[in-house]
Amino acid sequence: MQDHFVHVQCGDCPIRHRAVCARCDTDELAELEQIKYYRSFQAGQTIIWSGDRMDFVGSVVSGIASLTQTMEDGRRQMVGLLLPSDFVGRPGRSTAAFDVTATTDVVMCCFRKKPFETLIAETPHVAQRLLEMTLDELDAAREWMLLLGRKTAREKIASLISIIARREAALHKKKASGNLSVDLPLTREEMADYLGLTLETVSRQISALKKDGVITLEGNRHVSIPDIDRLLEEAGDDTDGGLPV
Amino acid sequence: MQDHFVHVQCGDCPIRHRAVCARCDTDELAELEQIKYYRSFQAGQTIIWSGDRMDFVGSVVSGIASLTQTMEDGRRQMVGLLLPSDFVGRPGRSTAAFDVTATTDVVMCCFRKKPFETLIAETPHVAQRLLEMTLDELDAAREWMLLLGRKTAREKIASLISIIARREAALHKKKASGNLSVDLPLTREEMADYLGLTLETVSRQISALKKDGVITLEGNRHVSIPDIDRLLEEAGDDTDGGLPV
DNA sequence: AAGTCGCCTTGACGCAAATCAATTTGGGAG
DNA sequence: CTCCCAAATTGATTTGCGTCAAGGCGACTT
Repeated sequence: MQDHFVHVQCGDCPIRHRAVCARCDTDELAELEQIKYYRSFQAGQTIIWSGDRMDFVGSVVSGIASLTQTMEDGRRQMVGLLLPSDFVGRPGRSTAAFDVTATTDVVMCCFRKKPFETLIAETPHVAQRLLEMTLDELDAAREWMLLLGRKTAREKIASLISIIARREAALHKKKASGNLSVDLPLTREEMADYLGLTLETVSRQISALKKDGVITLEGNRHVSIPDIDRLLEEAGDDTDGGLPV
Repeated sequence: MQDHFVHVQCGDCPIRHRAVCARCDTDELAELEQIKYYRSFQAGQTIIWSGDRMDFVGSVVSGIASLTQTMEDGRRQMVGLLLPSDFVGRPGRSTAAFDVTATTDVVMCCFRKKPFETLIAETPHVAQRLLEMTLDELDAAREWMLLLGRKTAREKIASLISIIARREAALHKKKASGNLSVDLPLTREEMADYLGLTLETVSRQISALKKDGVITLEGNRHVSIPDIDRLLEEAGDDTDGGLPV
């Protein structure tokens, strides 16, 4: 029997899911057919508002979504960047704790929450896999905390570029090649929200890294990295652990 | 049969565990007797070094431990504060990603990792409960990210005090009384590492909050809060969600 | 072609927090 | 009690990043 929960290719899903997939011929999962559905969102659209009732969980199929938190006076901090295969939602909690916004056009594969929860309760592997993913996210969040709390603006930018490069590489299963290049999926403002900076500082530091030859730009969204080790050094990373999220 | 995994009082544990407990008369858990043990650590002692092989998981029984990350040049960021009942370790990963240090004297209740992992694989409830705890921690980490990225020094201090007050209240199951007071379990330097500040700034902001009547100090580790709402306002918290960690 | 709009860059200036540098406090040992 | 020393406070100064402001660069529309 086919492994039915981890990295499964669904019939009509463009990517291999890390989450539960309904297309597998397992009895207990068959009924999921009825509780699985797709939703599309346009760039800029809000997928979930913080505080909203959430009756589904799901994973990103394509596009990029972001988790953000906003203070009353408008200060905003991104607290999660959701790439394809990332999981959204919380079994066991009924309201969303953060805003989820589509950064690019997004397709999500959703499962109604209640049946998903019973599935978790009955299928140890699913809960286990979900636990593993959540622990990975927690590790990533903690790396991110070091970035926010202690790194300089320049280090933050270098870190962000290497994080995106690393995740993109992981997604396409290719190892770091000689001269790798990355498309930044975020505006300067979104990068600023990610890094706890202002957009002006982001722009300045990117210019500085360009001037110093750490990166080169084609357009203002595409970055080439001539020397990845140089970039990592600028990022102040000792841990080169290729963590997801 | 007694509920055997969540909030159980162990025979010889001083507190009610949120994690798995070996003292319950359940067949599948009986063997855990042999794989559960206690370890004590003195204040300041390192429990686990980042990168070390970790062959156990466990939960804090008494005392306070902290999870920290350090850059080569010595900049340090706390990324987790472990109070009694908090879980340490990662089923599914063999090396520790962060330093764990005993902030006060600490007693930990440990389980050898391998048998614990098989337990998780075989007992859905355990994985489920662990997932729930990890998701709570992730939510807390994300609140923390907002703090690190966007709050001012004064807001950070006010947030820290209210977080500690909230957690202490949760631990003792008492609701916020009129004039609540908190023992800060951290030195100024540890607070600074928690908040992404320097110890001087921490000291200055505590003095400022005292001068403005938001808090009063008895000694320099004990804080009284005359008006909790005032403090929360200073903290810039809209979400008053009583999250753990 | 000209106009508009979103996004980005660059400059000038100010301020919050870091850094550097003394003291002061207070708890524990003798 | 007095000494000692880590922890905390407070002051003076510097600086990195935020803020405010002006202008540039494509990509669309008309």
